[in-house]
Amino acid sequence: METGAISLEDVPGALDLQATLESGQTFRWTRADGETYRSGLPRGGTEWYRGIVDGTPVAIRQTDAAIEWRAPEDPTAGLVRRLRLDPEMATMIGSLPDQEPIQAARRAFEGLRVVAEPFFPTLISFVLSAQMRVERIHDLVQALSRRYGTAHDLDGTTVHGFPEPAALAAATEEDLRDVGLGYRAPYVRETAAMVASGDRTATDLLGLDYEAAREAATGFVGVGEKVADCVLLFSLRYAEPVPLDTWITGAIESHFPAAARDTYAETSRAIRARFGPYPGVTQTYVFHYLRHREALQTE
DNA sequence: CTCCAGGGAGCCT
DNA sequence: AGGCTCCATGGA
Repeated sequence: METGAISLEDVPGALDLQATLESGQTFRWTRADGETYRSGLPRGGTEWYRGIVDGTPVAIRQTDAAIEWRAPEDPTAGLVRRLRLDPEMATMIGSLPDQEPIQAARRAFEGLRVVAEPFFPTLISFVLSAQMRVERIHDLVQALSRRYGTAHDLDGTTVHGFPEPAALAAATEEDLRDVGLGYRAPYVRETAAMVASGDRTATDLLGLDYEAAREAATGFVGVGEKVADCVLLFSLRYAEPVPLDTWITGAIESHFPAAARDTYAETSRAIRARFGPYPGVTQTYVFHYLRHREALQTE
């Protein structure tokens, strides 16, 4: 086991590791205290998070001056990619529109970065997300990983990787329902089979213009426009997607009523025109802020 | 008890 | 294309 640190002096822009890992972009990091998503926002928390980076188990935490890590080998390169510790992300955060509640979100969570997670785990995670609370998506992703993923040891603790496509494709619908997926079980199985067989994969999306990529992504079972936006934003590094979920739809009604339209595609265009040069980053800040604004006010 | 959650598929017009 | 209805499950 090696230990090390990434100095925050080497990270362009601010970093809020907790906000980044607990804002519903990725469901594959688990806080060592077991309270991921569940204890409100103990701001500035420095708990360890366990996850898998490039196939190896990693524990990370943020301190005043660094991201500390424990892993079998140096995970720095993978972390920089996954957590977007690059200067471009700093630029994007610096370009948030000067309007409310966007600036309130920036003030509260500056350092929240939009992640770049691997494609398949993100795809399945957001297929699961339909009509489910953020906390429960995390629980189900962990349950799937424990049952179908590879087990790794990290300091005596078992960390499970997300299942390979073939592993989920081989599961029966009944097995997946037993895990708790409900009506999403066949969606997960069929989409995993498409990826496992190569019938439809990330390479079919990369290189396409944003709207064409979103349309193509809906070819997966259980993936509509909203889930497609999440996958393009949190995995494939598209800057445009503004996933129109219940929270953002509510924000449009109360803060950007002029952007409301009858269809997803038209509302998407209208809100993107108001969310600055990197609409997906704006959306991620607003989503996280709206979900925690009450807790912030009671501090 | 009812209501709702980071929606989507299937079917209807 | 746009509008229903149904879909599991757990927490408030």
